[in-house]
Amino acid sequence: MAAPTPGRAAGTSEARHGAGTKSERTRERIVDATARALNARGYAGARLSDIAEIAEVQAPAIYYYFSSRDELIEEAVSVGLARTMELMSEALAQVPDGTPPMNRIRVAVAAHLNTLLTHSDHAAAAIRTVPQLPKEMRERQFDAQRAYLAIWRALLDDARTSGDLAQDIDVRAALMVVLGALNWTVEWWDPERGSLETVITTAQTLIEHGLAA
Amino acid sequence: MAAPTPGRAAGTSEARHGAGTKSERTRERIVDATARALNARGYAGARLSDIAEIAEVQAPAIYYYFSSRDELIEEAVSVGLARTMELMSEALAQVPDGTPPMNRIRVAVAAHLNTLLTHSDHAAAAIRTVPQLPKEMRERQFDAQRAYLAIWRALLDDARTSGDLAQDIDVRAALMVVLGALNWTVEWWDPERGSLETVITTAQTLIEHGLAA
Amino acid sequence: MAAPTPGRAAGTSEARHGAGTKSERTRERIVDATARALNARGYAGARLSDIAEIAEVQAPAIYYYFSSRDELIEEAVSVGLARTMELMSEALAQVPDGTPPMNRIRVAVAAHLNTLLTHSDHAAAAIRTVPQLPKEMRERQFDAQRAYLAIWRALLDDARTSGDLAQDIDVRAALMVVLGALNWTVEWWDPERGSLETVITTAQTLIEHGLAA
Amino acid sequence: MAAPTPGRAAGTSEARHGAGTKSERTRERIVDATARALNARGYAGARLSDIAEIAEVQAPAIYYYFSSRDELIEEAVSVGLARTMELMSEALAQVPDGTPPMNRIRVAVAAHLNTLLTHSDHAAAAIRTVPQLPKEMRERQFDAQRAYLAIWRALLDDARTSGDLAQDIDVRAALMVVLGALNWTVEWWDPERGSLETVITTAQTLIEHGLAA
DNA sequence: GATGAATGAGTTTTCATTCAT
DNA sequence: CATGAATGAAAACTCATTCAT
Repeated sequence: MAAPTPGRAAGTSEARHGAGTKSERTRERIVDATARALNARGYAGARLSDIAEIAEVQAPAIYYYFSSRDELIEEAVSVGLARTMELMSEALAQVPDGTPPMNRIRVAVAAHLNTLLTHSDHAAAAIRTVPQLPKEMRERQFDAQRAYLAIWRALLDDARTSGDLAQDIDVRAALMVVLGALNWTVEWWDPERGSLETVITTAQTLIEHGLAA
Repeated sequence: MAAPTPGRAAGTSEARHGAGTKSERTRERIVDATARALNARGYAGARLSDIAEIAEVQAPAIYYYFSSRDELIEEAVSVGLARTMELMSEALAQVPDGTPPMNRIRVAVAAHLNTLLTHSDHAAAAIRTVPQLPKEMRERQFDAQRAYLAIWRALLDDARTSGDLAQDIDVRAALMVVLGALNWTVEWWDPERGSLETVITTAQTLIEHGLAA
Repeated sequence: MAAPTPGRAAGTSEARHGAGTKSERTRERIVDATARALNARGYAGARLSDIAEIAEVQAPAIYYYFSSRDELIEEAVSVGLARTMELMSEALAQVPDGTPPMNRIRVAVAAHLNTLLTHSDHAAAAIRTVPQLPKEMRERQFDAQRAYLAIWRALLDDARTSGDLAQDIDVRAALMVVLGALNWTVEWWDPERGSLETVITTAQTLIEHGLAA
Repeated sequence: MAAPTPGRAAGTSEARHGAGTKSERTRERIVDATARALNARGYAGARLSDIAEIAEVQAPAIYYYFSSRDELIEEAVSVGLARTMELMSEALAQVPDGTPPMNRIRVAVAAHLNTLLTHSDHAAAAIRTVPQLPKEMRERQFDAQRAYLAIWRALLDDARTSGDLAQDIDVRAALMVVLGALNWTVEWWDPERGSLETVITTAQTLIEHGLAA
């Protein structure tokens, strides 16, 4: 009765590379397809038949792994949030101790944009879809979102403490403005019209100068 | 069969104030309701029955004014883009000649945020919905979008010409980053948790410093 | 949102004869068709497409009147119970005061069989379907059932009081045995193989002699 | 492809006591589970997944023993009819020669109720499900039913011949009324609200007096 | 013997749309 | 102008059944 595949490691690197049993790989294809469909059409527009087609299964096969469309979508979103968090943590973990706050923010900007624009549909799906989700579902993702925001918040708070942040800036508002600048890139960035490098550098420059004292 | 009121002045101030015949007012209620529904549920999720309920009409009544759901949605989006453009033009027209480019950009930031966050659901609906629209429809809104982008582009180009813009910044990318920061406010700004003033000031500061040489 | 047709007189004689607006008549056709389908295939087997076909509408039309299959089925069952009750009450009301209990029981037997076998599919549907209904639905019909049983119970109690009922009989068990004898007729009686008269007379004789002191 | 265990002794005492290989016992669990499911939900409502769950196997395992759902259901029904017949025969066989017809009828009443209410879900399933079966399947069970009816018919005919049966009673109708009274007990008898003894005695009294001259 | 995985054929349900009034 | 009534197309979901292992 319950969904199978107990030990699937959602969001781990291994899972991402198609390891595991055939069943795990099918399940993963379905979740990936869901992220793609959410990106293309949003919460209400992502049809099971679209998802099935992308995942190369028949639509009812989805019900072998998930008990409803909403459960599937929630999983895709939740994996996306987890992956975003994970990649950000990895990126920040590699920054040497003692790195000044503004430099760490530059790293975070690059990590966020990398995740969003190249590493996975999941991250983009999660970020863009969350606002459209039914209330109950959205609330269930709240903690994950808050945890991610907390990382950013800590970065800005450090900058403020060290005096690198302009005094007259409201940290909360600034944070949302910065994340907006980054998140919106999904809507317009086209790899064929400009390099990812350019986007990242531009964003880093704008944000660093924008925040600086 | 065809829509009856060809000469309605979409987006003009008069229409906005509920003037005109009963028919015109009903039509307007429907378009407003559509914008609300698009904001709440996105393109695919905005049902005619939702729209009808918000507009306080029966769903088939919509067909008296529009020949299909898509036509209605396109109108709502198009009104939103027009209104955004209109308010921006008005705001910039009031800026005295000779105002330095960066100050004009501050005015534009305030105008954009005002439109988006308080003046109408239409602007928000337009901006958030466009990326979800079916390709053909989206393309039909292209010119309006481009015209709006051109205004912003001119502001940045002026700043570059006058040397107020940092040399190492890619204007196109910077513009999209800036607009992203502004547009994303719709997703998070809650009038009860922070004043519009704070949002506007924060955005202005960040953007001005971010862009400045 | 709610089901329409506020004033439909469920189960009244007028409604049965197709009076009322077109809408009322369609609604009634659907309920009638549901009773027929329930008789033919039981709760789980009665498909909306069957019902629609019998009612001569398209299946989605059903949703104009009922918000789900279960709601429709519950209405059909509930109408059936109401009609059974109604016809029984009418029959007993016509019995002159002072009629001995056993004679009143004969009248009840005839009324029950008439309702079940000729007057309406609803009564048969209700009686046969109730045991198959999902628990919640069944419980909601409990009161109606109990009220009907109470009528019978009163008849038997009168017989006991007047000394017409055999002393060694358990009233509750006897009642159920009697009703079983009557209800089961639906499963076997074929108008072409024996007259309704015969069934009624046989049942009356058996029951009267069976119960008598 | 075909069912594997041709020579299983359906309905024999040995089979009932779980003798035989593991395979035979699994098969039996499945048939028992089917009877239970048929009782609970009727022909259309008894899902293979329900049956599998009750039998504690996975649904596809059923196909090792039966080639289709219908074949399984038919077997369960047919076992039920056979068991009913068997128990009735045994009961009547034990009645001494020369026992008066009415007494033999009392024995039959007790045997029928015993089978139905305590000895097996199969008998109840068979009796209640037969009317819901698809026509072809029902017809295939016809002979078994007729054979059982014939036993009862003979009992009543004997009573008529010996003059113990009321003259004005139609034997066919009376038989069906009697069986209805008995069969319907399944729908209402609750071991916690009244003893089986009471049901049997009440039924015997009613039926004997009801039929008697 | 039995199961995990999957599918095809249907089922209920939703929704934009039509149309007579 | 507007609505009550209805429908066609497509959506989510269910379920018996298959099949490789």
